[in-house]
Parts: sequence; C-alpha cells; structure tokens
Amino acid sequence: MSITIRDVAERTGVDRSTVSRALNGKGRMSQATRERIKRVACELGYRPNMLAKGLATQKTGNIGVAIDKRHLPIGSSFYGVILEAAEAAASQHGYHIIFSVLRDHSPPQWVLERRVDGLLLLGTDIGEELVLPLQREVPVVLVDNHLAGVDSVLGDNVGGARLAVEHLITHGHKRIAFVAETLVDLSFRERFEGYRQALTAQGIPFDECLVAEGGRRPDSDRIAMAKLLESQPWPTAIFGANDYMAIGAMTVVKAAGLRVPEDMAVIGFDDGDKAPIVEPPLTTVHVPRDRMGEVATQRLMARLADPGLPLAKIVLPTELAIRTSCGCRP
Amino acid sequence: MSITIRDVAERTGVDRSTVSRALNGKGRMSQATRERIKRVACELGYRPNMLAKGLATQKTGNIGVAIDKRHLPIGSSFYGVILEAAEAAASQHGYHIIFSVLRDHSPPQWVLERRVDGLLLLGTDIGEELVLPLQREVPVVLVDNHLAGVDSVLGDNVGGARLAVEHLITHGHKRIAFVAETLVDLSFRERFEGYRQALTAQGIPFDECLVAEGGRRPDSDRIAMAKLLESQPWPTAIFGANDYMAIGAMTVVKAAGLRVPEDMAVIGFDDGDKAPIVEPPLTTVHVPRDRMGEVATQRLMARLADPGLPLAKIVLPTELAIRTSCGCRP
DNA sequence: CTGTTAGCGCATTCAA
DNA sequence: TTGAATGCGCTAACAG
Repeated sequence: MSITIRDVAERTGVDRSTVSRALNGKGRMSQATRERIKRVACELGYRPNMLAKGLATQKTGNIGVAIDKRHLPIGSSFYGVILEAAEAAASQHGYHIIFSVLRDHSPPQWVLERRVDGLLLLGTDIGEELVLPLQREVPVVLVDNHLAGVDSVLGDNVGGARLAVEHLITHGHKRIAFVAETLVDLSFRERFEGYRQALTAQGIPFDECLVAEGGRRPDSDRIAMAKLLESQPWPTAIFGANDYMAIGAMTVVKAAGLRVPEDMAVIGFDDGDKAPIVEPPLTTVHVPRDRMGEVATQRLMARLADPGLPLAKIVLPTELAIRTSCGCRP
Repeated sequence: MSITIRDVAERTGVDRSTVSRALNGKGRMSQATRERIKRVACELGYRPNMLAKGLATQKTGNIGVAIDKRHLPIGSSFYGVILEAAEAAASQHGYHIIFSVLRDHSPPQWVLERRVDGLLLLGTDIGEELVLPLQREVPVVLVDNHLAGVDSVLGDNVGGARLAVEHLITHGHKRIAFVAETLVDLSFRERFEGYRQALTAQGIPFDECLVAEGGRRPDSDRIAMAKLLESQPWPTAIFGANDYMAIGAMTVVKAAGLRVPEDMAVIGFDDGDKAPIVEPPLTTVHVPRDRMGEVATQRLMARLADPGLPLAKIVLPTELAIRTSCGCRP
C-alpha cells in the first residue's frame, strides 16, 4: 500500500483533516503549518488517491469521449485529431480522458458506472435515443453534430460548402455534381444545403441528376462517382461531401481516362491528411478539427463549473484550402 | 444521488453484503435469493459505483494508454489504429481506457493518481528513465518498442525490411537507398538491420552513401530524398523506413521529373491508410497495428491476472503489401 | 447460507 | 486555527 494522507498526518503530528485542508487550500490556517504539511507530503512522495477523493467529492476528474463507430478507423479519420485536441485541453484543467468507440448504439459503460463527470459525443449519426438518457446522467457536448437541448460544437458546413461551390463556379463550371455517402447525417445535409445555396446565389438551376449517394458501404466513394458517369451529360466538376468521397471520385475519374482538373474539377470537404498527398493535391474545405476538440472540451468544463449555463450551439468557421484539383495552379 | 447497493438491500429485505455477493457471484447462496436480488437490482436500475468498488478492491478497472508525442497527430498515424484495437480488446474484458499523449517525458498523471491498473506505452522513443518508475507502480506493456525487463509487443521490423529489400532485388535493383527520419529509434534501427541483412544475403555490398536521414523535422521526408539526389550515381530504388518517408521520397522523385517506378522504385513500411491512395499506389510492409493493440492489451490483462507471468517479447509477423510503386503491375 | 463489522482514502461538517 | 466525527458506496473477513 502506498502513502496516504494518514501517513502525512502522523509524520506531521496533525490530524488527517488538517492535512486535507492544507493540501487543498481550503479553510484558513497558519501559513507555518500549511507549509510544513506540504513539505512533508512532498518529502514522503504523497499522491492523493483519486478514487477515494472522487468517492468523497462525487467528482471523478475524468471526462469521457465516445466516437461513433461509423467513422473509424480513427487512424484514418476526422476524429483522431479531435480526440487529441480534447485530451490536450482537458489535461490543462487537470482532467483525464476515458475514451471508447460506440460499436452499437448503447451508451458507454463508463457513464453508467459513474466514471466520468461529463462527456463528448463525436459523430453525426448520434440520435436523441442515445443522447437524452446520457444527458440525464452527466453533461454532454456534441461534436460535429447538433440536437435540440444539447450543447454542440460544429464546423460551418453550410458556409464551407458555399465557398467550395462558388469557387468552382468562379472557374466557370455550371454542371457541378454533389457526391455523398448519404444525405441522412446532419453534416452532409448541411453541406448539401450549402451546395444548393451557392447554386441559387449564382443563378444556376439545381439538377437532381447531379446528386449521387454511394450509400454506407466500403466502396461508397467509387459507387457514387460511377453512377454519375453512367448518364450523359457528365458534370464538369465534383463537390464531395468529404475528402473520402472526393478522392474516390478522382480515382474513378482518372480510371475513366479523364484528367483532373482539366476534364473534371474536384473539391472535397474536411482537409484531412490525405488531401495534400493525392494526385493532384485536393482542394478542400478546411475543418478546424483541433479547434473543435478544444472548444468542445472547454465548453464541457464550463458547464461542469456552472450547470446553469445557457445552451450553446458553437459553429466554427471553415475555409477553402486551395490546391490544384479545382483547376487552380498554385 | 442515484441508486446504491443499499437501496437494493432495503427493497429486498437483506443485508448490503448479501446484495454485493449476489451481484458479484461470490460465495454460495440460495439460487432463490440470488435471483430475487438480481431482479430487484435490475428493476431499480441499480448500477454499481465503480469509484467505491475500486476503493474497496484496490482495482480501478481502467488501463492507461500513453502515446509518445512524436508520432502525432494520431489522425495521421500509426497509433490511432492501435488505440482503437486496444480499446476493443479491453472493453471485452470489462476494462476501460484512459488515454493521453506524452508531451514531455514525464509520467502520465493518471498513473500517479492510481487511476489505472496497468498501462500500454506506445512509441519507439520511450526510454528506461520513464518506464522503470512507472513499472514500479503498475504493470507496463511496451508497444512498438522494447526494453529489458518489460513486456513488449512489436511488429517484425527486421523480417519485414528483408522482405521489402529482397523484393526490390528481385526486380533487379542493386543500388537501393534507405531513407529514415533517424536511426535512433528502435524500430528504425531494426528496419535498417533488415535492409542490411537483405543486401548481405544477396551479395550486394553495403554503401553508406545510400543511407539518408532526414532528421526530426516536419519536412524530414523531403530532406532525406533530396540529399540522395545531390550526388551521383543515383540509387535505382528507395526503401523508406516508414510510409511517410517513402511517400515524401516519391514526391521529390516525381518533382525531379523522374517516374515511379520506372526510374525509381519505392517501397515503404507500415501500410498506413495513405499507402493505397498515393500515385502510384505504394508497395509497403504491412504492420499489423490492430493485432498489436489487441495482443498488447491481452498481454497486459494476463499479467494483471497473474503478476508472476514470465516476461515476454512478442513479435508479430509482417508481410509485403504489393502495389505498384515497386515496379509490379498488379 | 446470511448478517455484522470494519475498513478502503479522502472531504467535510461541527465543536473546541 | 485545529481536531473529532461522519459519510461517500462497496467489499471482505468473521460470526452466527
């Protein structure tokens, strides 16, 4: 067994409660004894047992991060960066991260077991049936998603999509296709909305034939683009709902003997780590994933400190990362 | 406050300890009462408070995963996949993951605070000065690294490198360069060793001029390859110590107007998610990252169950993922 | 087979 | 300013 508050107390000749107060800076006491206790604690190498502390204070010092399975592997995704940023922000406040993947849509065990003070839910496909029960246990912040009655942090999907599509229009394109895995998830719906807004703003009629969904399968990216190439006339530009779709589209386009961007311009969304290294480098909407993780964590900690805080939907700005797949030659 | 074991006890008319035994399946007791207690607990929606349980049993039910800062962002790296696999394996055993990034080389706070029963240390640059103190607190398993006196799980770096270099030799190459960020880290040293072994085995003399280190900077990949192109005669093939170096080398090679693989064949190491999508698709040594995470976690849990277990260095087989950058045309 | 008792390590009343 | 007492929720040794 390791050194406890009791050892420090005996060694110092005071009561355990005094040690507790000294170390936590609570109550008023003579600077002398406080200093002495701290020194002794340090000498003894005393480390508070957070389980015991948590049991007494009803706070764990942990926050949970749950990532929707759909978006894994983390290694290739959006969410690894958010996780990292969240951890950095949390640790600055003395919090630790308990992390897990949502495999089915049942709530993470560690919430029910009261291992966390609050949690971040990452993923666009998380619905009320999961969030509401969780929120009754601890405060929740949604990342990359939004539901009524829950704090949330998102990138500006509508604005980013408008930027992308307007950029393509600037390059002279009129037949611009939209490819997505699905239009069910909030992020994709919003990006689609931005796509339509841009067309409308520039007086280009919306053409349903230029929208292709690949579905939720592994080769969704190829499927969607292939559909587009099945019927004439072809689009002259592709706007992908994320980098994955855009890169898949480029692959299909190139396989069909067309050149990117000469025969078919392409823009993606996310600005993940693959965007700069594909051929040609992908122009894409930059989503500030690190900021999202940081802001979401800060929001959660603010709510922990003050549960009465009004709800907030925090939208972080996106911008266009211009490379060459759109037709620009930087 | 939520439902405790006490509520279940009162509702059932038995003692709290009886409830505890019933729910944990300890001791012998009549099936009747056990069933009844379980049913009541379920009806009441009882959930054990793991803090209290941990305090009593001196076990947290958490395992820690610490990732060396060097290899971030997780989103682009090796370690995201390992983290995910570790979480999957741990959750199967009822364990949870506390995760953090090693920013400096000080031990993770959550070990000192006794929040974990054991931990996984991911990264090739973790030294004894960090591991030994931690190991005195809880069991440690090293992943992608090895130190005397510590359990460890690695991919077969030497074997994988031999495979890669022998494959290049099969394609007729004799001037094969080795590019790495550094030769300090264990993984890279081992891959270098495999490179040399392959040359020796095929009777090709080792040429120091064909080894280039890029150093630990952001553009390490370009730097290394650029060095190689500074002096004649050029190599005809490049073996990168990881995908990052290999892809960077390809970029530089193509920028110099050379073709891959016709003028310069390239093979990488890791088989990360970028390998298949670069142009041309990268032939690379597949490292079973998911298995590494899984096996390491299982190892840790085995040791938790039986601290007397002999030390193990577990080396997982690697294989060559053949695409086109090596000169093959699949 | 089941209840009693005593901690686990710490924070927090209330007195002194 | 400090000490004594109590409780956080659960487990475990020992009786009964």
